[in-house]
Amino acid sequence: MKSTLATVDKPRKARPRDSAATKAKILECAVGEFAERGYDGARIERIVDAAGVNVSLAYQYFGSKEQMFLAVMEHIYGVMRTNHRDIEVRGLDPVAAMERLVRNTFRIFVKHPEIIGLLNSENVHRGKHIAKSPYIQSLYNPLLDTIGAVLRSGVDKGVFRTDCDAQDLFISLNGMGYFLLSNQYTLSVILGRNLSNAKALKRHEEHIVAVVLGYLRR
Amino acid sequence: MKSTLATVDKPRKARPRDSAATKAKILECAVGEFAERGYDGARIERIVDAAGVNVSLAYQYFGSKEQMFLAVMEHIYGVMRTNHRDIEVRGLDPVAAMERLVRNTFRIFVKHPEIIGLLNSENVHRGKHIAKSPYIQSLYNPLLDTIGAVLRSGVDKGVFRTDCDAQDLFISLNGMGYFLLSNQYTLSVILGRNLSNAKALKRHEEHIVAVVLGYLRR
Amino acid sequence: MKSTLATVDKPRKARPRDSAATKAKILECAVGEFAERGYDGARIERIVDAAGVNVSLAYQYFGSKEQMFLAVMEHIYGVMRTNHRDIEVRGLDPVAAMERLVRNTFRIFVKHPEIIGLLNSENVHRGKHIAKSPYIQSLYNPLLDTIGAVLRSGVDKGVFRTDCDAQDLFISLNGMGYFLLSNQYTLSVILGRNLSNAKALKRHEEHIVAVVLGYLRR
Amino acid sequence: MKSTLATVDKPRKARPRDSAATKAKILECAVGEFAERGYDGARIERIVDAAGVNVSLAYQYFGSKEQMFLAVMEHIYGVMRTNHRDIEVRGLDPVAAMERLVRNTFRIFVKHPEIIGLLNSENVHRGKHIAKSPYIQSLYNPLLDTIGAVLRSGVDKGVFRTDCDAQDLFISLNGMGYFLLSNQYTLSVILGRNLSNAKALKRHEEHIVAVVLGYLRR
DNA sequence: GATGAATGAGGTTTCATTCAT
DNA sequence: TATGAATGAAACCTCATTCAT
Repeated sequence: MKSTLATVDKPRKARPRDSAATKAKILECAVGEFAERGYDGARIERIVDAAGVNVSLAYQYFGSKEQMFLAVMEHIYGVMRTNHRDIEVRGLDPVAAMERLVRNTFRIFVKHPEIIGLLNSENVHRGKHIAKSPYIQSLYNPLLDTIGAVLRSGVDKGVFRTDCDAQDLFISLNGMGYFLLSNQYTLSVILGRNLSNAKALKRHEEHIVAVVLGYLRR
Repeated sequence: MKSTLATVDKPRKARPRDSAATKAKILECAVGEFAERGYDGARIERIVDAAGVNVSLAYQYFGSKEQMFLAVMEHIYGVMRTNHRDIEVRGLDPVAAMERLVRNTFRIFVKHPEIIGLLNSENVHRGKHIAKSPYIQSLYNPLLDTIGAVLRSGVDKGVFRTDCDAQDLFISLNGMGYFLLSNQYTLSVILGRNLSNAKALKRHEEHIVAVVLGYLRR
Repeated sequence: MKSTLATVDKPRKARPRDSAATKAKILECAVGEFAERGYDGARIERIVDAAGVNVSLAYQYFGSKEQMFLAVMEHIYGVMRTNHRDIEVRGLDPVAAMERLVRNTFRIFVKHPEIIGLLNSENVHRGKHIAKSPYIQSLYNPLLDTIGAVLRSGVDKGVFRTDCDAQDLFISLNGMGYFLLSNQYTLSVILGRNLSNAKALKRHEEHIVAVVLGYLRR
Repeated sequence: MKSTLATVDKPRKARPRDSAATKAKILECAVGEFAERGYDGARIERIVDAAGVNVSLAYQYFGSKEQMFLAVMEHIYGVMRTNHRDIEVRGLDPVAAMERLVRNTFRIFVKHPEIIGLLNSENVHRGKHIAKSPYIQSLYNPLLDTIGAVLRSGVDKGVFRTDCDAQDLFISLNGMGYFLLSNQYTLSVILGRNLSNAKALKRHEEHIVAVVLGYLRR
């Protein structure tokens, strides 16, 4: 596992005393651990080992496992928000805009698989952790706006059906993509094939696009 | 302290010594606990307390927490299978058949919310528990057949588009319903409204139906 | 410390599965540890090691360190109460009664040195633990009654001064005895002599008797 | 993140770099913390936070928690010594002298409640800390001299009993006062009334005076 | 079939202390 | 003189599991 190229003894404690960087490193490892194992399955020790720091330091920075998880959730909500905001559909006709929107929404899950694990875990806990985060509570999801704008534009131009609500579509859209990734292990058993390879992901993306555009067309 | 006079075994509790019933009771409580808290969050003690039996008895019957969870998963897969098999669409035209299929698929999740929690937990664990169950591995999901049959029938009658794959639709269909329920807590925060009341569920069911039928129509 | 007479290997786990006895044994060891080191200095591990049981068992029985301490306090308050109730002065003339009362009060501290350590610790914590014990709150101290009765009797017979309050005397009486024992280590340094040997204790007992009787005489 | 423009050291805090004052401030806060919580309950972090300095600085000055506690004990012994020396009874007749002595002894505890907490804690630890202080070991308590002098004077003038030893009286005298204050929390529960208000303290002072003078009178 | 007693491994957290600047 | 970053040992507590009846 360790680099096999090292020819000299690099001192292990090379990490500079940069608290911001150290904290970021811990957070990064925490994201991975919590996403992979869920809140209850996550182990502080694994996080700090991965980050190459002492347990106590993590507690100094985050206070408790729960607060660390909260920091992780806030981080990932920030990531989602940023990614959702960066979905750029200006200048595209409604159909092309919706297609891009659908693809990008799905790709965010593919690119940030941590999101799946973290949201999963948080929902198992009935949202009790994010309920403690005013920050998360206050976040407004830019994707909702984008969906709404594209829908209106399509309706205005007479290419989309008129009875589609943005929030409903938001749920369906995300649901179709999320489900494949979040349930890939149980789905694999049912469908008898691997769903996490690039080909399967590509196929599903095309499918979601077809469903959404097929549904919206007049 | 102990009575030295007892010459006959007075039954202390009303529960009859019916091993099958006792085991079923434990399983039932285990389903609830594992579904509510996930594998790691579940506590054997809570299960046996709820079942009104001794810890050791649970171990006698199930061997270990992991095996108990497996029993729970096998049980819930059975429930799903039965419910999926009971979706009756014979005698309906393709559109009506698909509508019923979509509604029933969603309603199974609503009626058996344990399914959500259990699948969620199992996917957090990357399917490692069900991987140990030949029984689950061997189950063929009747819903896939139903979807395939309805799709073919609709294509044959010229009312459905011809490029829709049954497995893809299976995923989308389930995904749209599952997501609302599995992620209701995080969604509530994003959308700013409660999603678990009857009205919201009804609304979502209509939406899914519209999406699927809108997508499939020629 | 261990019996030096044992010639055969007695199995260590000879303790019978008698939960009451085990719990009592743990409590006994807890009394010693908390008395010797105070609440903060006490270590659960030392207690269970001394009791020859597993840590978990102690937690099963007592729930937490704090609740264990509470059990210890309730126990020692019971001991005090019993001992105070057993001070028998009926049939004695007031002076003899007061003398016995004074001696016995002091001797309880000598006989149960745990009392000192435990009360000390609890007072360092500003009584926060016993504040949680309705049992302790409800205890009425029989010594107060005895002091009151003897005082009244002495006043009635014209041998005691009339301006002495029972509660005040209760405090002084206990204070003179308690202080020697509770502060023996700091006192030893100041006075340059050991205060915990039998001779010093005897001397102090005589002194307290002299003070009280000297004060009360008309 | 760090300013790269800073060319001069702007003093961030108003605290002057006065090592003696800083050390004194830390000591003062340590006195409070150790007195309030005892050695084991005291937290270095609370001390330095209260003093407004960095942990490391405290370690630079005091070396360790134990040495800091020792410094605190030496400080408080100094306070006691000074206060005891300042009890001025010259020019008073024996009874008046003894009364003043009794009152002042008690008032020192009232005025410096830290003494109680610190002595308490040290006695819980069986004097192990002060045993390491040659300074404390070497202190001679001036109160003992004063008591002895007043006693002799009273005996000489025929107003005091002749069988009272100065050390014994020292213990009783201190004990009656100390006990009320050190055990106020457990006493409050037993007696069912608050003992730390001014009225209760005044009452107890009068009582102690009465006891001592009543005992000593011929 | 059923129970209560007991355990061991491991989890989170705390805290005195040292390192590096 | 003073600070912030980092550590290690040990504390409390939990929980799946086994023992003995």
